[in-house]
Amino acid sequence: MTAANSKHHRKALIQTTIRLLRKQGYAATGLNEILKISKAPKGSLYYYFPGGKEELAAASVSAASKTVLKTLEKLEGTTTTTSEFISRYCTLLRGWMAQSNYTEGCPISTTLLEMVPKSDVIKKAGQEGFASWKSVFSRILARDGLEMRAAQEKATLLMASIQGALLLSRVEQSPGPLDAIINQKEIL
Amino acid sequence: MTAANSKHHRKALIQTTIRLLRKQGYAATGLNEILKISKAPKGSLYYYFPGGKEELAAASVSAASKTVLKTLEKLEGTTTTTSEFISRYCTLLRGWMAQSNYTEGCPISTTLLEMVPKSDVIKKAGQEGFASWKSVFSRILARDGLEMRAAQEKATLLMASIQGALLLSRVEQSPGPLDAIINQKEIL
DNA sequence: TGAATTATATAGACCAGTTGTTATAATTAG
DNA sequence: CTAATTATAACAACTGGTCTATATAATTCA
Repeated sequence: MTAANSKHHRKALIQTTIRLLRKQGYAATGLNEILKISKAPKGSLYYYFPGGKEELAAASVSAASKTVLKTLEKLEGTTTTTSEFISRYCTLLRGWMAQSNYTEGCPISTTLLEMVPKSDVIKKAGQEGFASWKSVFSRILARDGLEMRAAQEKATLLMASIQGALLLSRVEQSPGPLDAIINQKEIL
Repeated sequence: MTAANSKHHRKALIQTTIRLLRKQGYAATGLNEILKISKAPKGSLYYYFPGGKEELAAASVSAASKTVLKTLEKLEGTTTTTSEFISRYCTLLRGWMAQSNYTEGCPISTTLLEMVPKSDVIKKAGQEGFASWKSVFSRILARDGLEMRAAQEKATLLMASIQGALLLSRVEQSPGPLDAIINQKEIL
């Protein structure tokens, strides 16, 4: 076959789904669209994901979460203070947003807002993703001197600010909200 | 007809759409579902909203935004400090979230994430809504002593934090993220 | 080794149900 | 009488999912 290694179509399906979910959410993303872009047949989709669209979406949310986690961990390893960490991360996001005409924000938030009340598997994937990100924020804050409990609450606040900034940035089509975080260091 | 005053169906359509968009977003909300709950005929929908689903959604986003704006303005009139304003607003949101099993967050954010890249009318409605809310935050911060420029940037940060907290709260199914805002007054 | 057997994976036709929209007829109210 | 509004029916396009047939790779056995 043209596909060299096994699970080739599986990988293509997930990558495509990640992209489409980020851009347009769950309900607006059709199976046929995913298949066409992935160049995968419908049989493969239901072979790898017997649970259909829902299972594919859950797997894509997990995969996208892991990518974000890796970015955060890399940043964790190359920064010392929380302030520096936040600044650099927001600057990164700012660049991505501008580059994509403010369409590529958080890869999972749209899907989660839609599907958390409807799908347990997707909800679980999202909760695990968010929790894993929050761990990184907490660690950095703890490294910076905060005690565990305080670090966790501050981590929640920082994550909320960033998620909200990405949302506002998408709607306003401007980097302003991310700049607001970068400029106001008193939130740390 | 049973409908007493004119535009009765129009109002019902908007109220229903507001509810459904908040719970499940744009793409997952079908016209048939809206019509059934509204007890309105299909003819009326296209009579009042010739632009179809998109126009109805835009009108609903506007209407929902105005409701939020009224809540904020009422709160503005009965609080003195920014800290009090934020605390009381987040407590209000916290209660609504818990009451609805963490499904009723921001009434427009899901729809906006989905549709901002696709629909100019919905995007416009959302931008105007967010801007009107931000004005209230800015006014309160200015009243508290901040100069205009600083007040606007802080208003953006506060709005982002609240939006993000509502998102996290929905996904985590817990009031934690809203509590994090209430507890950490150093963001002001 | 080479043939037989079994998993793994690909391929796409097909289905019933639903989508948003349009057209047209009937009804109501001023 | 004439607008305004309601009420249906029908529309093509598309939805996610099921199904069967086939090809390829891996494993087993002589």
